[in-house]
Amino acid sequence: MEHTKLKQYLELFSPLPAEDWEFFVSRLLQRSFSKKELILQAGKVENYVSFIESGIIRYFVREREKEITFEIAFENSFATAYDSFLTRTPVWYDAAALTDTVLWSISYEDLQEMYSRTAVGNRIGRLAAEELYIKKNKRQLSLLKDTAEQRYMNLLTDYPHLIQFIPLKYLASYIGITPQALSRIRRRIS
Amino acid sequence: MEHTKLKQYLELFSPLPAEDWEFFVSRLLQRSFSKKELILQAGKVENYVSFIESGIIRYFVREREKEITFEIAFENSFATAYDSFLTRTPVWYDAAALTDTVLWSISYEDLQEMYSRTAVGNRIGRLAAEELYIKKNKRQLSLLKDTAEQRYMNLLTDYPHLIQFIPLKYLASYIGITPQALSRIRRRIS
DNA sequence: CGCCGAGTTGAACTGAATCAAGAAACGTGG
DNA sequence: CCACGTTTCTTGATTCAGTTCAACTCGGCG
Repeated sequence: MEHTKLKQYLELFSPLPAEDWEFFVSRLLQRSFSKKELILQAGKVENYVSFIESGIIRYFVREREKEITFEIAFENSFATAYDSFLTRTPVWYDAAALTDTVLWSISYEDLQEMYSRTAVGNRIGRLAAEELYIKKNKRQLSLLKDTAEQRYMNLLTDYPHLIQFIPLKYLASYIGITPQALSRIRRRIS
Repeated sequence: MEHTKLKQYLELFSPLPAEDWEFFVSRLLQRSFSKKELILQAGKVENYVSFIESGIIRYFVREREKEITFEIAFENSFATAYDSFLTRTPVWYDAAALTDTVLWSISYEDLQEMYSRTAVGNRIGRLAAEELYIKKNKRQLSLLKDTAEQRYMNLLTDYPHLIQFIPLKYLASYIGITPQALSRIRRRIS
């Protein structure tokens, strides 16, 4: 089937009973987005938790004429506006595909049903929460204790090939500096 | 009973079936810490999700001679080293009571049992995750888009009375600056 | 009473922002 | 497939917020 990557990813954490997995798969929705396409718009409510089969997603706020990219999700990981998804309230930021992107998504309603019906549902929810939380935690600490240059180096080592596809200006705002500053950092370290 | 605050807090989100609540309460552990006491040490595994009945907790890393306070949890909210709790791996930071503190804690094992036995268990876990994640998300964005002065103002409006009990040096590292810089900001805005 | 940690203030320095202008890369239509 | 316009990246000059180092004040506590 086409869910190989997702299954492999989940099985890193624990075995999946065939029955639960079948049920889970039956609720999965494949969603494709082309480069630059909006995946979620400010004002809407996030209705999915998604696994990124391929592609890269950027989350950003529009702030006085500027965009701040506060999160970048890469393939082989979960992606969702989790705060909105959980609280069922509108997001105040946008999400867009940085490259052509394919997602496996499960809707809020279906996930609720998964929770009540199967053990694997709870597992998925928990794993998504865990991954997203841990990622945020690390990043927040990095913002507090690392310099911009260190943060850039972290990106280089964490996602060596992937960041090639990401325009410098997005990386810059992701690590909390201006494109000019990142350009200078690049020159300095090469 | 003594769980009034916790019950009220949880009921903000949804009603609690009496039976589930009884079971939940039976697994609750009250833990008290005096000012400055360590609640969790680097190298240990977090074994609890806790509700802060009263008090303030500070999470901090020791980084080349310095302490960076990266999280502050106030009363009437959840507190846990959630990344460690979830992954069962040691923390690389410390947690300490900023004031005398009383917690209602549930252990990892008991929470797992709650998950399998009651609906309210899943709810607790989910709510804790939600609250913690949303808090991190907000804060991360604030670190990216606000100035140090704005971040301090946010603290003032969010926790007007509580931050009085927190020494300036901890607040400073929480908003990502030195105590000297915060001291100057204070003078400027008063 | 004297000490010690916490907060304040000053002066010099530094990393990054801002403003500005030119170069390179990109994609869209002819 | 090239030409043009737009966006992205680079580089320079100036400014500014915050750091660092250092000295001094204040308040509580042994």
